[in-house]
Amino acid sequence: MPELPEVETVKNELLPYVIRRQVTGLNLIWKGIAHQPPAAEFCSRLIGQTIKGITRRGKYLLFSLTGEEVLIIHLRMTGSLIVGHNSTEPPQYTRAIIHLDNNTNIFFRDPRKFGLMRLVKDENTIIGKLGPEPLDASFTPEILSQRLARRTAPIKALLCDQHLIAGIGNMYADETLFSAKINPLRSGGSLSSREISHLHQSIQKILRLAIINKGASVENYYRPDGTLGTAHFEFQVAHRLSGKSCPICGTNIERITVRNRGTYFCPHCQPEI
DNA sequence: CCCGGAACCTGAAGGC
DNA sequence: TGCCTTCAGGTTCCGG
Repeated sequence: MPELPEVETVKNELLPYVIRRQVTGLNLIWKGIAHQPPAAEFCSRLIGQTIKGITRRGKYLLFSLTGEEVLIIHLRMTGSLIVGHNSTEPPQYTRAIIHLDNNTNIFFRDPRKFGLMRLVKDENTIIGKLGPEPLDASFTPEILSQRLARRTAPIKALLCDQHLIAGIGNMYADETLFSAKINPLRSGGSLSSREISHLHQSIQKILRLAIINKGASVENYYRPDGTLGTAHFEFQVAHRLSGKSCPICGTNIERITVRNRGTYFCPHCQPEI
């Protein structure tokens, strides 16, 4: 699942192929992937524009274009952007192909059709309400503390809330809470300042390590060159089946459901209350 | 505003 | 062998 470290990796590794390249064609194999505007208008507005750069905000990729428009791509759960040559056979489940003027194709592969593209004038209509970037210097323990204050929802759900903090999803929320030794069902407002400080440190440590490892390939995530990331080899609890043992204490990892999402934790290292 | 649950979607995996 | 059910989760919507 592409979360912040995976999207960051895609941004970094895709950039050299697309920067200052002109879009010469767009093949919408599955029209629904063009979410806004509709397919025909999407093509006419994108083709001919030159890509000035790529930035990331939360899990969103923002391609700045000449013509003062922004192409926003969200990979959701199973999306990948894979680079190929004009003559390359599209990977299975390719939903769109962006043709560039250097004989390069960008294949938007997405088995489950959750991913989407938008073309907008003002990116803030899409990303304006996102929470802080967890790796920015401005994201401090005090900011995290303010945002968790008086919240009664489970901390696991709050970490996955993009309006509270941007970029964390199911697997990194589990890894972060294990690292901070906090039970996923604790309410946000119940955390002590010491626990919040530890959580803040864990968020940055886990995300930075995953970026160094080029993201986690637990399901359908590929890097732009088609290879896999290695961050999942560092996982302590995420995506472990119930019954596997905690790497710290040996207790069996438990699986519970929080907000309809599979949640893995160690009941000994992350006790209730 | 806050919280929790369902819907969207389709391939993989497990049960019988 | 094959059909059926369940599971996976980022985001959005809806009801309380």
